[in-house]
This record gives sequence, C-alpha cells and structure tokens, in this order.
Amino acid sequence: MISIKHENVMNVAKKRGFLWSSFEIYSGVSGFVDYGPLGAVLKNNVMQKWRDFYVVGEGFYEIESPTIMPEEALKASGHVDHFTDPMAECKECMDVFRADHVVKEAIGQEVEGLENQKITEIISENEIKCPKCGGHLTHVWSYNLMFQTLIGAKGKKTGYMRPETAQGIFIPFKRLLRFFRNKLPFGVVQLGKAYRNEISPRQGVIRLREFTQAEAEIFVNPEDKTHPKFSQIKAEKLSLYSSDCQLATEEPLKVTAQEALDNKIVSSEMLIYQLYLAQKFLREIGIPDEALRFRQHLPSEMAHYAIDCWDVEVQTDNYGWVEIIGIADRTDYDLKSHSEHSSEDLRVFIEYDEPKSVKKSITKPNMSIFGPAFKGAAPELMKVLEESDAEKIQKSFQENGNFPVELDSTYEILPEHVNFEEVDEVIRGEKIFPHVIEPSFGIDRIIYSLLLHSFQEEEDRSYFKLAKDIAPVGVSVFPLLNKEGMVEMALKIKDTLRSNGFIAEYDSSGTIGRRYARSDEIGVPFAITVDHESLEDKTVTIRNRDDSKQYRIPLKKVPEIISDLLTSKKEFEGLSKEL
RNA sequence: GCGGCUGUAGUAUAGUCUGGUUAGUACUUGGGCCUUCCAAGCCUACAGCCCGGGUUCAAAUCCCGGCAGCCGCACCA
Repeated sequence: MISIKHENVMNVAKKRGFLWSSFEIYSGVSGFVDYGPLGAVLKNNVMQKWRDFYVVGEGFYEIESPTIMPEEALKASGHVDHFTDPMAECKECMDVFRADHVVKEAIGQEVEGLENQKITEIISENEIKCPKCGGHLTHVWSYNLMFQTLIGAKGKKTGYMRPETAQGIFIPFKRLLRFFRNKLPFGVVQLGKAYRNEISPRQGVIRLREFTQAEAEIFVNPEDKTHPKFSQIKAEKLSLYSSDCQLATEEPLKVTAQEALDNKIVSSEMLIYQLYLAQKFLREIGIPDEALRFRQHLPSEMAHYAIDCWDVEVQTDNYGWVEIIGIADRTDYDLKSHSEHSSEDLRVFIEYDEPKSVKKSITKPNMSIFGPAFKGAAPELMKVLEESDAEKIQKSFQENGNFPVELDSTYEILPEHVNFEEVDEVIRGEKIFPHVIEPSFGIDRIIYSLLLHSFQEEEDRSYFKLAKDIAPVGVSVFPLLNKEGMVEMALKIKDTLRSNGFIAEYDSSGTIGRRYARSDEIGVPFAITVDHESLEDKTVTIRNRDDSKQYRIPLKKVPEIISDLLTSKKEFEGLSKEL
C-alpha cells in the first residue's frame, strides 16, 4: 500500500530534481538511486551538518578509506563467513527459503552457523521437505550479501565492496591511536558509500544496494564509559522503546537522560549521550522529536558482539517505523578479531592512576652450579626459568624433587641449581582492547525522512519546509513584471548573491504567483522581488517561504540580510523592527 | 528469488478486450502577448506507446521472454 503523502513527496522529488531511480533509460536496476541537482546539494548540506556535529562539535576526525576491501580484512570482520544467508530451493515450486529457518521449523534444531553441507545432510537425514508444497529441497548454498570483485590484472586477489564504512576505521587503528597520542577516548568518523547486494530490495530509497553511511567509531576504556558532557544533557528527554517495553507491548518511555541511566535502561552515559546527539542532529535538520523513537534491540536480534544496541527509528506513513540510525556498543569484538587475524597488537596501554606494586617471587639460577650442570643448554634454560611462574617451579620441586624442561631433550632442574627471591614489581598499567561505541547513520534514509517530514501540503501550495541552512537553493530572485529595469535589476541582484556565495535562482517565467509556488515547492527559504518601487527608491521586497510574509528592504543590504537569515543570526520577523 | 497485477509525453490519463488513417485530452515545461505580488487568461512550441523477439499485409493493441513498479510470500548479519 502506497500512502498518498509518500507518493506526493516522491513525485515532487522526482519532478524537481531531488531523487530518482538510476539507469532509467535502461529500465532501471532496483536498489540504486540518483541524487539530482537539488538532491545532491541537499545531501551534501546534510553531510556537512553531520560533520559540524561530529567532527567540529565532538572533536572526532574524519578519514577516508577505500570502498574496495581485500578478502582477509572482511574475513577478520566476519563478513565473508557470516554476512551471508544459507538458502535452499524447492525443486518443485522453485521457491527459495532460508535453510536454517526451514530446519528449525521442521525439527526444532538450531543450525545457525553450521556449514552448508551439514545443513544439507540434516535436511536429507530428517527428510525435511519444502514448507510450502512438500517438494524436495536442493542442497544448501550461501548467499553472501557482499559484491565480489577481483583485484589486479591477473585477478588473483578477491576483493569485496565494503558492506560498512566502519571496518575502514578499525583496520588502521594503530595509526589512529598514535595520531590521538595513545589516549582514550577518541573518535574517528567516515562518511561514504557502502554496498550490500540485497536479494530483492523493494522499498525505494529505504533499502539500497549502494548507500551512504556516516559512521563514528568512538574508542573508549571499557572500565570508563562515562561522558564528560553528560551533566549538560541529563535533563534532555528521550523516547525510549526498550526491549522490556517491546516484550510487554508497551509504548516507548518518555524519560530524561538521567532517568535512563538511573533505571539502567541504557547501559552507559556514553551511549545515552550518543542517543541524545543523534536526536539533536535530526531535530536541527528538520525531523521533529515527535516523529522519532529509540528502539532497543531485543536480546534475540542483537549481534553477538554487541552488548547494547539502539536504533533510531522515524515514523513514516508508508513503511511504518524505519531504522535510520543504529547506535551500538560493539565492545572489543572488531579490534580483537583484526588483532588475531593480522597478528598486530591493537591494544591500548592504560596507565593506572597509582602504579601497583606487587610482591612476586622470581627464580634466579645459581650460576656457579647451573652453568657447569647444563653447559650449552644453560642459556635456553635460563630463558625458560624467566618465563615460568616461580610458584609452579617450587611446587614441582616439592612434588617431584625437580622441575623438568623439554628442549631437544628433557633437562631436570634441581633445587640446588636455583635460588628464589621475593621482589617488588611495579605495574604501571595494562594493555586492553578498547570498546567501541558506534553511531551509524543511513544518510539516504535520513534524506527520505527529511523530505517526508518537511513536506507541507496546504490548500493552494505544497512545499518542503527545509531548514534554512540545508535548503539546496538559498534564495530566489524575481522581477515582478518582465519590464525594462526590473529584469536588469533582478538579474544583477542574483549575480551579487552568487558572488557572495549563495545558491541563488532567477525566474521570470509565468506570473509572480507561479514563481513563488515553484520556489516554495523546492524549499527555497526566501525570495527577493523587484517591483516598481524598487526602480524609484532602490528597495526590494523579501518574502518568507513559510508564511508568505513580505518586508521591504534596501537593495544594498540584500546580501547581508540573506546571509544573516540563512545562518539564523537574524529572524525574518525581526526585519520589521530593524527597518 | 517465487506467484498475482501493472507498464502510453515530465505528471495524470483515453485508446488495448474486438489489431487498421497522423495515438487524443488535461496539467506541467520552454518562447511570446498580457499583467502593479501569490499556480489567472490568450497565442505558440517541445514531448509518449518499457525493452527484445514472435504472429500478421498490418501490433500501443495478440503471444513469448526480459526489465521495472505495486501487492503477497521469502529475505533484511
């Protein structure tokens, strides 16, 4: 069912150059869209605003990594093996099913994670049939959602289009850690394309095969998930649809950040702060708080590496609640995994507040006996003693009278070969894998939500009520009539505005009302009109998109006033007093 | 990926069943006239049968395949 509002929004978006499906003249390919002339500007403005929030506001830094990644990296992240679904096809009705779901339904056995061959065996052993028509099922195959490609002329190296931008941040972690001078917490962001070869994407811009993400990876000390700015936001209200609420089929809770923390609804200050920040961002680009909720992942749907995960969902009349942002505590899963696969130490040294001093017993060889006893093997054996726990050696002496060491042959170290000493060891800190807090924004879905929620349908006009600082065109310029003088003056104003850095459009076609309507429709916040009075006293009118009100302002002050209005230094209503 | 329905200018549609002249209309858009501020009016222009194959003297129309959209199923780490 297509809602009227969705349809109207998408029609205007297509007609006026915001968004349309790609490759249209070749019938199109589902899951791909073009941003048109206005859409591309809008998207850039939204992404720029995102940078204002995360890079400027939070002090994170942006990096840019390739969209094609080698197989090893995605093997480590788990995508090669797990970003996949086991599928089986019915030989009779040709329907395709999730093989693990079929098995679970038929015999109740959980086969998720098993190899395809194993699942195939289970299917044939238990004579599991097509759940629809009872036909025979084919062998199980994996459908991996990544686009595969070959790297290099010989095509020997397998690569994939990245399924998320996050991995590009984890992989150079060592360099990033050095850049941030080895201190937690720090945040790194990446904005860019990601790719998922969806089986059958059918929700327009909501499920794309190529889409834009804006992700921040915030590396924190697992022991300290507080946030320095939490006290500033503790009274902010959030609409939290916790997993408990969902299971009890209750409405989302409207609580303050502090309450969310006190009642352990959200697991950490760090995470709550990110929820709040996402809400603030959406509010400022024009998606109201009322249209949002934070939905916590149910324990059953949460990825195995996450300990808490919240989706920011926006209400749409066409698709219901749509996830537009995911905010997760990914723990140390990614860094640990990349560490294991690459054999690089991706840990951070955390210095204790106070160095700890530990009493420890160490084993020291008594060289005058030890040397002659073991001769050439002595250096190797000393190394072994150094690495072995002194208590273990003592225990072995008590039980066996010696401590056996396997090298090229077995050496028996006797009590007289060594002395034990008690020493005070000072431990200044330890190496740990940081935990990762990850806000992950789906920019395309946000653009869709933004268009949907800013679209205003009034009796005689419809328009996108876009925030002044993200509207693609800042100002329109019109001559009231196509008469000598007015046209020239309007064209000049347009050029002046452009040279001042604004995207300005001139329109002289049709009547003035039609031009206002065209300008409103694409969300241009302000319109300048040159009329008869302008020619006499060098003033023009400025019109506000949202209420059609107009004021008369001096020609000379046009660029300054437009600039102040677009950057919210001044309010439109304030113009009346000032002039 | 499966099944059902659908596909005509930028948009909305007539024509398709029952094959037959130059595919009609409205809005939009461009140019012009008119016009003293919110899609008015007049003139004029641009623009279309989803793609490929088949049947036929002749295909927008009938048949087959593909693609896309919508709906249902499945999928969405």
